[in-house]
Amino acid sequence: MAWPKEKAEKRKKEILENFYAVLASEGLEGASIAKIADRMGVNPSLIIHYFSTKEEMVVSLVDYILDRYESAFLPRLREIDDLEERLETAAKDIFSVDWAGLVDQGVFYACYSLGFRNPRVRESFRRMYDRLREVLTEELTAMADAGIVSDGNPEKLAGLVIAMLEGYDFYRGMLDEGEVEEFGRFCKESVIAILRGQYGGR
Amino acid sequence: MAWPKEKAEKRKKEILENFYAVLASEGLEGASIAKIADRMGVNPSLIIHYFSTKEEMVVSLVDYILDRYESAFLPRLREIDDLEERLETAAKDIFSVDWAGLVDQGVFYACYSLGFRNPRVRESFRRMYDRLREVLTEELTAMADAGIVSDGNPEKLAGLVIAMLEGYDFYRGMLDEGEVEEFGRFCKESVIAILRGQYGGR
Amino acid sequence: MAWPKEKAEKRKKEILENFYAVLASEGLEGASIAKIADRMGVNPSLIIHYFSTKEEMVVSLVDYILDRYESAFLPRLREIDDLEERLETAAKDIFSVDWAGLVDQGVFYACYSLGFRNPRVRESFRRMYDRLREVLTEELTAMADAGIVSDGNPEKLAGLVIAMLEGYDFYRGMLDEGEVEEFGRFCKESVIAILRGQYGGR
Amino acid sequence: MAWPKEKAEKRKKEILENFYAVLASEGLEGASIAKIADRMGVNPSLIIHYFSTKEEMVVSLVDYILDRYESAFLPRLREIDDLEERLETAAKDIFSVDWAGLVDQGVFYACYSLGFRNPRVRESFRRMYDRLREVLTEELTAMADAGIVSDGNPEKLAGLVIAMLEGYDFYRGMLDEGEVEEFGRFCKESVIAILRGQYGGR
DNA sequence: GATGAATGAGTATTCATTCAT
DNA sequence: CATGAATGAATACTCATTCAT
Repeated sequence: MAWPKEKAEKRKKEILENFYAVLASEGLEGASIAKIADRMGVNPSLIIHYFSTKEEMVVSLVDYILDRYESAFLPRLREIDDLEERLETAAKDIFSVDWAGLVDQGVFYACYSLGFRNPRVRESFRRMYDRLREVLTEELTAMADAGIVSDGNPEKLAGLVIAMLEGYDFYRGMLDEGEVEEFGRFCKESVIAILRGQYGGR
Repeated sequence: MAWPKEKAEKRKKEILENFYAVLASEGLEGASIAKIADRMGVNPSLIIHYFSTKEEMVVSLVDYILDRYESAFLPRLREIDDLEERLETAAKDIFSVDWAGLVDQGVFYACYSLGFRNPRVRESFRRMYDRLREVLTEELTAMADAGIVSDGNPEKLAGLVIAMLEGYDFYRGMLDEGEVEEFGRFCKESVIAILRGQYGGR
Repeated sequence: MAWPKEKAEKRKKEILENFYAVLASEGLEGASIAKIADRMGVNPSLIIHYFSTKEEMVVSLVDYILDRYESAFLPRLREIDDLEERLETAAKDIFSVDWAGLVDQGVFYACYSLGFRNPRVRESFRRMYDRLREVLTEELTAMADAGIVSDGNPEKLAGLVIAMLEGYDFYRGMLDEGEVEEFGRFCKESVIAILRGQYGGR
Repeated sequence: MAWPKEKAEKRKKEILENFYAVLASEGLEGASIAKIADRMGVNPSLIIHYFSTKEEMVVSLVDYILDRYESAFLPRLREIDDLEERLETAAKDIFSVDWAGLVDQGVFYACYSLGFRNPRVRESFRRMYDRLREVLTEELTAMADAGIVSDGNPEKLAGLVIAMLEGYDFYRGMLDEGEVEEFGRFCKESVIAILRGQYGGR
């Protein structure tokens, strides 16, 4: 007698993956339970058997996505021992093309926009970004102690990094493919310069 | 008998305004022709009479929104003669709370996310951001000539300003109300520092 | 240009008639918009076009049924000039088999039972029975003035007549077909005896 | 190992009680196995395990209700030795407010209306009313022998009593609360007068 | 005795759209 | 210019029921 809950969890995950795929190709306004079920070769009511409501499913999806987003981000900050090198590498990763590719931008912004009408979704986003900022703050504090970055307000700097990163991610979609890479490099350099306080320390 | 086209244009605008309102409160997935018609106290077929298809209406809405977005932005860049002062003021305006309030964030990101599935919408966004960058580039070139900002690549700097601005706008929504103002100030200062090349000029 | 509202009214009536038929054969729990539409050879959404909600349709149906019920009842009280004869004839009609056949009993009791959960339905029933009692009261007052029936409290007597009539209607369904006629006669005689105060006048 | 059947019977009764409750608040059209299961904090399939079909459960419920109805009625006829007093008391009880409260009126009429489409339900009702009439007939025969009531046809009189009682029960719901008590008294007096043959005996 | 997975038909209602007026 | 009738496909969700465990 194995744990019966495991199977349900697996099914739920399977459903969310298919929901994600439908969402990516049809948007929130086109994603329906029927389409997900179709994609899975399963009866629509089965989906409701697991998430009793579409709203419940959406909220779960957001958490699922933000999990992916976050867990794609965090490891990059820790994997290198040398702090100096870590700063360079992490920044380079963050402002590269592929990293954000982990979550479809259409899906991501659809969910973000949903947060303005759905408090539970909003809360999920807030919590995720709070965690991100917290980790960044710790990191920057350690770097400041090591004299690698400016010892201004690390929390404020963390916020700036996030804003820059999201701004890069956003504006990237408006550029020609050829421009993206260089734009990323420029963003990275600017951020590092700010962190280092090289702009005069004012 | 006056020109009938004028009335039609007015009606169209009226419809778009109501569409925008419905969109803000219900999202793309909840916005329907019927709801717009209801809000206007008008028959749904009237709306189809003007925009023969929902897709047409959506595309028009995006243009309507981007127009507002753009025309809220541009004037701030021009209204002051003294270039030095202009830089400060424009930056302050851009990173203030109220300015982006002109377009509901939920609506804005819903439209942006739509762009990833709808080429016409994407094109509208791209054109708008191209115009923005162009104007910023001109501006920065003039300022560089006047020695106010760094004479690096003004186009690249323009891109960075846009990214920073959108990143600020995005992340703003994740902060506590009390934090926003100071965060905006910090973003502004950072951008100006970068523009001025105060981080070493490299 | 004829009145356009007439057509809608006609359609509504047509829908109610079909609803009634479905209700009679399937009960409240089996009556669905789809079945009505099917019966009419029409699209389900058309029904919602006229009654925007099922609840609305149910309420309308109750009124439609009570109208029939009432208008089958009232004429019988007035059509004869001679009061003495009128009493006899009306009583005979009321306690006969065919009269109540105008409204299917299954439907009638389903609606009545609905009244215990739906205030609007309850109100319709109450108003109908209030009108019935009012008319009966007038009638009995006139007869009392003519010395045909007891001059006790005519309103109370009217209530009793209604209760007797409904009790007959109810219990009729539990009898063998052969018994019904005689049972009706007995009810009629009893009621008349009571009205006449022949039971000792106390 | 005790008798397993006992537990099953208990569960069945528990289910019927919950079904009854759901029925009272949602009507036949709103009562579902899922809702009953929900109310019991139990899996829906458990209910089907006991009553293998919904129809079976409905039929059982009707019997359960009619049992309550009948067993609330019968004792009142027997508990007093003195026949004269028994008549008065029983009649008073029957036409009082509280007695019928044992079975929710909404539920009762819903079931009764169901009888017009479901032969098994109809049969249950008929059998119950046949038993009622039989008992009443016995009673009235005894009373007639004792000279307390008219010695006309006691079976016919029994039918009339039932009709009056159901009519009272039915019409009661259409009266203002304040009127009910007096209306009950009036019904009672009228019935007794008829039974006594005080209206001339004809 | 009881649960949970799964189904497939059915629910009311909404949708965008067409057409006649 | 505007309405109202009508459609047909789609919506999320509920239903009774079966089966395996």
